[in-house]
Amino acid sequence: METRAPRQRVGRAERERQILDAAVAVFSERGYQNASMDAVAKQVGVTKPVLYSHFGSKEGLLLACITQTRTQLLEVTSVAAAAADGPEDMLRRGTKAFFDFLDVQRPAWALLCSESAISAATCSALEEIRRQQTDFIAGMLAVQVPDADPHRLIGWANVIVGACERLAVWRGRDPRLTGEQATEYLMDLVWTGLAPRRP
Amino acid sequence: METRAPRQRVGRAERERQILDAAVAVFSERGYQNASMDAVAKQVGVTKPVLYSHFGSKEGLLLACITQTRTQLLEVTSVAAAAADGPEDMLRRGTKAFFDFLDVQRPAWALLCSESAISAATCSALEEIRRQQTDFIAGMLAVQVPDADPHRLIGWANVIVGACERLAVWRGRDPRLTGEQATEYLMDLVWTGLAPRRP
DNA sequence: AACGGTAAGTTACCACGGGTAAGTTCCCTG
DNA sequence: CAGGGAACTTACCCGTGGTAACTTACCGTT
Repeated sequence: METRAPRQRVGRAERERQILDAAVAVFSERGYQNASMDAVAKQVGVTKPVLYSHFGSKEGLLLACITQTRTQLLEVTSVAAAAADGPEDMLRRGTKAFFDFLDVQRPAWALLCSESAISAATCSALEEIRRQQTDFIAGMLAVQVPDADPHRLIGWANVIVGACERLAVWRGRDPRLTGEQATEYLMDLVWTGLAPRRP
Repeated sequence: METRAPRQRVGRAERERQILDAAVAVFSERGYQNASMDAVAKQVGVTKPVLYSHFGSKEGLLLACITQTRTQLLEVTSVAAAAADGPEDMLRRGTKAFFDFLDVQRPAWALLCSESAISAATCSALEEIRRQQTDFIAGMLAVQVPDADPHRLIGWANVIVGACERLAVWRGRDPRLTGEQATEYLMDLVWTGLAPRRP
């Protein structure tokens, strides 16, 4: 009754990272729906129940991928904005950082934008990313237009987040469009539109 | 060997409409993933293979729902824009019509925005909707800013489409936000931002 | 150094739902 | 009154998410 020994025993935290990496790769390549848990497990060099002991369900694994990406996105954009030397530069650098992030984390982004609106829970997780960025941007705008209605600031922030998302998708289809150019198109409308409001 | 007779025999076109209606209802209520084909079939009063003979697959049925909604959306927005008495009014009426459409076709919209990015094919179908609206808007902008770079016009149109989408989702969470107000927030940035470009 | 206890993994299985093959009933036409 | 085809049904297959029960390696304790 010889059972093949486990290939490699490994600490919990490290396994979790391995699984997350494999999941992003497999999900983004084949698409979440077409990717089986067995495929992810195989990529790690492990069997299915291991995944379930760590993430509970296929959707749980997807959620973990999304959450990780969300954290990275906020990190990257806020660092970039912090390095700015003025309000216009802040908006510009933040936007640019967003587009750069997509280049670096392309599979993770593909997963987010194309394949993960699978259930109420995952939709909420995606919305959480947008809400996070919206709040962040609204905060920036509040500094520039201090006497504006807060509700209106959120509205503008939503405009910007939506615009960025769409420009990003467009850029995915047409790689000739650089991040700089996309940023410029956004600034054309948004920054110019904001001009009469600034004190 | 008595087999229960078919409940009701009906022409192909009519069945197709019945199935589409049922699919929008069932998919949007339970969510596409959780909705079984049997559930849709039951709603129509029919068995599963009937659905497959009409739409080929579950995804095919979803695609048909999306396509139908897309057609309706272009119809509604272009009719509204055609009734305008000037460029600003055109942008405003088109935007407003979009938000009104969401109110009328709420289940269809819920299906689009929350539950259908399921595969490459359905994602393409959703993108097709956005491309359609983007082209439409770029055409409008071209009239207003005749000497602008066409590529830039598409960029601006993407900004607008993305902004509308996000504002719509925000409005879904906060029903106090009226369609008029959402439109106004968009106009704040976009129309004002366009001002220095107009001849 | 032997020894339990626990964390890490495995095998083997279930159930549900998408999809299909084959058979049945009804209607319409010649 | 055939008989042919369109509309439907029954009964089934099978892939995949998810789980229960068992095994094995590691580690601190006496």
